[in-house]
Amino acid sequence: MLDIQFIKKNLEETIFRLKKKKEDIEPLINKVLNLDEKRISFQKKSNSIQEKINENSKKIGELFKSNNLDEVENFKIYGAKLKEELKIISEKEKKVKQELNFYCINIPNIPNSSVPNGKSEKDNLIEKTENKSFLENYNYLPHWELCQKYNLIDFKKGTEISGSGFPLYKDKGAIIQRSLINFFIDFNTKGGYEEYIPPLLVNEQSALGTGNLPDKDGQMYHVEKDNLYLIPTSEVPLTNIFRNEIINPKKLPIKITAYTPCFRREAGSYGKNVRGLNRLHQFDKVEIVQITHPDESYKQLEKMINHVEKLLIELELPYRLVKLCGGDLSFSSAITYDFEVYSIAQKKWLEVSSISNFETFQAKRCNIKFKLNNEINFCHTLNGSSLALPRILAAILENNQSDKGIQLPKALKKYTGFEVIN
RNA sequence: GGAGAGAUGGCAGAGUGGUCGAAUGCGGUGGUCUUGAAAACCAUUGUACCGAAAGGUACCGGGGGUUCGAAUCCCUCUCUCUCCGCCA
Repeated sequence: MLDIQFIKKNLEETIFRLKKKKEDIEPLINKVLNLDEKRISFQKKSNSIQEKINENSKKIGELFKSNNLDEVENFKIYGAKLKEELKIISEKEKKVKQELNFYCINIPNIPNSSVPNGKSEKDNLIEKTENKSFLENYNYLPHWELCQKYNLIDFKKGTEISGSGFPLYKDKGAIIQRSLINFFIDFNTKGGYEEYIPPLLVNEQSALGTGNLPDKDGQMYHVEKDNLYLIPTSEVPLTNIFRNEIINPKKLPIKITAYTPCFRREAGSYGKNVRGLNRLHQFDKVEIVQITHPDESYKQLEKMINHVEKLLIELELPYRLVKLCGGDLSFSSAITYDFEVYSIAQKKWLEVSSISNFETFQAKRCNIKFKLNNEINFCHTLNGSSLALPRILAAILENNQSDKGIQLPKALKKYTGFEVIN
């Protein structure tokens, strides 16, 4: 959520930068400013009426004490009149506030000034590429074939049990999955992130807080009977841990991590993009989240990027770092960097991590603040995948295959107990 | 799922119709004392909105109602606790 004070003070700048993300933003902003003016004028009116009512009631109390019952009646009549007035005004005020809130929660976050212009992922900036060499004439199999060949994942059974996009991991496939989770979590906790196991279903308030609602309504699984949402990422419960808190600045930055399954409806996806592990309705992810002082957030963002990069290096995967352009940025994000790994059989870069600074956007929606010298300000929130499992697994399988089987990265051996799949 | 009890400031806990944004204790912050610390003592200590400021308004789980006036009475929702039932 953007605050209106800020928009008013920096109107041109706000519109200019928001246009990077959403070109037709101006009518929405104007609507909000307009409603806010109305809100203020109604509030002033209702406040002054309320003041009169309070005074009047006090007088009646005094009159009762001095037993001046005749006069009481007059004041009562006056009070009733005021109350009528107040009722009309405060009803209008309430309506305006509701409308204002509706429009406010639909304004996306302002992109950081360094975010490149652009409409889609084609316009993203490739910041860095770490390639690896592969055999020229080797027939690399895609991971879905490898999964079948080595009995790692049964996609068909998963479809029978639930539907497409719900893989059934088994045998070494299941062990590798569990190993990757532990490897990631251990790496994160060694990096100073405290581990959590959060709820997998969240209420509406939580989804609203991180900005998944109203924007991503329809992408989340919604349990209507209980009005709960299956988390699309652990970012939602993790960030909401601090909802409505005024944090002691000594505790900042707060660094936390969690493994959770993630659930996404992925409505409208089809074709080769959803083949195998590329896009799933249920997948595993380890997430890192930070709550920081506003002055620290960009420094911490750098650290998070380095942290995730080290994981990819340990996994010996070819990767690149991409800075998202305005048009590709998510609703809540001010700046986002993606890590992608190369998958040799598909000849594609696959997104495996998305690291974002939300600045105060989520903090305002969640009401996460800190208090320093009697001044209260909003924190910054950040998060990143470290890492999303399925595409990592796909790349590991595809890139390390040979006639002798699949050679796993050394870093995993301690977790799996084996280093070759054959 | 059934029966009952409850929800007050960071925490604990008073307050049952007016002067209550709310006693008291603990905690926090600042100070006095001390070489330093502890103890003791003194002061201070909620949030949001409007306003240049003075100040005003709202908030005692959420929403609604009664009343000139509600933390206090009524309705309703949510949550918590206790007992019973069911259950990994």
